[in-house]
Amino acid sequence: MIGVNPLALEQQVCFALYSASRAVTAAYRPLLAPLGVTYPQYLVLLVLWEHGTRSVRDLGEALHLDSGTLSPLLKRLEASGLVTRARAAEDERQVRVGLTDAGWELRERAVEIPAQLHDATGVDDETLAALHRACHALIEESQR
Amino acid sequence: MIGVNPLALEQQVCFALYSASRAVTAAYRPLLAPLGVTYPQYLVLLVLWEHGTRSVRDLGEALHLDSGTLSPLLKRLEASGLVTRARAAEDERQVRVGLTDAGWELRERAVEIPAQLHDATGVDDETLAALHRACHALIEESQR
DNA sequence: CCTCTTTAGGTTGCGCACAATTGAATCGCG
DNA sequence: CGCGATTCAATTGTGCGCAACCTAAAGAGG
Repeated sequence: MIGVNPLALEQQVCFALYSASRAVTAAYRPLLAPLGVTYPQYLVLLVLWEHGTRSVRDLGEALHLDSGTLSPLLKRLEASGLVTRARAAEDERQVRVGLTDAGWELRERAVEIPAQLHDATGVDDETLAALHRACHALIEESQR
Repeated sequence: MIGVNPLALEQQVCFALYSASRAVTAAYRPLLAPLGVTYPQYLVLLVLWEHGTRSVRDLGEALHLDSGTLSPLLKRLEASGLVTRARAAEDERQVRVGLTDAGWELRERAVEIPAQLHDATGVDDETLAALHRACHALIEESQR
């Protein structure tokens, strides 16, 4: 096709991805607000609920985040009374992040969230599966 | 399936979307750094290159961003010498954002970026098209 | 044992996102 | 025309992301 603008906003996949990601985070916001956590904080809790106590490094690998992001975020989660932070005795470089009782209890309330969001977005499963696959393909490629 | 964890991180589409979006922004960073702009600033330039002078409101609608994000961003673009900002004479509530000569000239260098990124990510066109469609479906739904 | 290197986490600084508020300009309706 | 409602942009405050830098602890090699 002659005359196609390679810089046209709406045909940029990057922009669709950026907008969709923000839209989904925005959809989570009202569901997470009653729990008193933000979306990135919720992601940290997902890791801890699934795997138990983890080092800051482990969290960073799971979420693709560095200590510059995680350190202050974890301090806020600690201030909220949801997690504990303590230097590991075996290796004092590491900080072990674990859930408090309140952190574990919050899981009960969070269990409903994925289904609520699924209903709220109203996108069919086939499209979501395609989205999931495509995102993973991009993430895989970016890690090389 | 019995025993599936609804909160398992890796099966959350939201997390895949969040990670992929950050990965793509990271892929843009080294390409945009020589132009002296960030990824959100690049998006603003895409709108201006495509449609010419626009109000802050127009930019916000195109990019799904509000003035709290755009005002300081546009000031930085102005400080970089890429755009001008001026109150509209017809309606002094509006601020018209336009490109400077340097802003227009930057487009010449930006034209190559989409192709460079496409090559760098190495994801096939079919997957990208599916991603684009799925993201738009999500964005559509979120606007209701 | 002693240095050199690596690893882990924290801090600082900057630039988004976004909610909430403000102030000015314009509009709409009586 | 007058005036309350609406629109537009800016500002403030909070919380990410991320680069750059720093410190302390652990490992590796002689």
